Amino acid sequence: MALPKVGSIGEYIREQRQQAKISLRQLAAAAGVSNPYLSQVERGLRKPSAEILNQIAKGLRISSQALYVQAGLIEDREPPSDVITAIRADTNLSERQSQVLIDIYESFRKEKRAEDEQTSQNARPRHDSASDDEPLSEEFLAALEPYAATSRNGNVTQETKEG
Amino acid sequence: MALPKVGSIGEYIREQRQQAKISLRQLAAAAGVSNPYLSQVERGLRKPSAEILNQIAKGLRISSQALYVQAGLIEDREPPSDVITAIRADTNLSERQSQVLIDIYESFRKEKRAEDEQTSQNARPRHDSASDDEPLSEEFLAALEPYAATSRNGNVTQETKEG
DNA sequence: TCGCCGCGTTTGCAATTGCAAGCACCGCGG
DNA sequence: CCGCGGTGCTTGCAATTGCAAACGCGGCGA
Repeated sequence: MALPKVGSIGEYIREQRQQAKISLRQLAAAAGVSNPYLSQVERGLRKPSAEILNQIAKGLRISSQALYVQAGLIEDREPPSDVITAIRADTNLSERQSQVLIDIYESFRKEKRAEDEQTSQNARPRHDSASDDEPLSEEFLAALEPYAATSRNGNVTQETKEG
Repeated sequence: MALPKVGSIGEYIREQRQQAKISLRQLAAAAGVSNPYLSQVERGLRKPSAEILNQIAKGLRISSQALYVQAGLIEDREPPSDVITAIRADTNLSERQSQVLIDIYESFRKEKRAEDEQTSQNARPRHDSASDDEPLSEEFLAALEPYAATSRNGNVTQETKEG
């Protein structure tokens, strides 16, 4: 409870790295850190400094904030309704669009919470994303794909299940 | 190259501390770090780690992010949209959920933009790529409804505009 | 005049970061 | 067969963090 997130951050990094399909050395080079150190960080043997964390975030092309939060370094009250506030404040969205977006957001939060509770009960060592409880149907996500592929760097490599 | 910021962060901390009218030792105690170390940090002689920075931020009652930005640990490159920022920063969402939500948001913005252009009879030349032209179809939105309508008649409705 | 307390700072020192070098393993081509 | 390049991991070691102890300075009460 006392924020043993130090290990968590490593797992998170490794997760993101593998999801990006790059090797440990590649990420190390991209982040400007040494390979062995990154290895130790990913396994929770070392607690990377803020600079290193920032470099890694850049190398992973993910938000630095996300990484800091994972590391428990930004855990200051993060209002979940921040997203809702931002959506409501966005004049680039119509009323209906805002409502839909908020609904989706809240739906996602419910799903995530359910997943977390389940994982906390059933400690699954590694097997993930195989058939994880898909609260959103496949067709829903499939329908999203063509629209979703707008702002990807090109490293989409989403597991295209051909089965 | 990354050094000048180190001094900057120290000055910033000292500034904030003096503005809060608390002594170095008080802040050190509140932040849970030693007084001499804080002294060195404020004068740029030491480069505090992320943890210490976070502690100091707490002790100062200021945003951790502001401090990280000052330290050059979070690039100022503010994402194009506050909504996207909020989504990315929300740890209550999985990576995939965040990405999906962002994609939907961007699609909505495209849609809205298209509508706006239509209302304005000013025929400005633009690409006629039909595929990209239609951001989200009506059927897509319809498919969204059942998932989105989780808390439709909740208490989310806000009409209290503060001006 | 003392003594005491607060301020910020300086000084060694244990603990840690982060790295260069090297290890073990594996797939592939000579 | 052995080498070559790829993966991640282990091992010392310099550099750094962060702290406890102590210092100089100034104000205040006895």
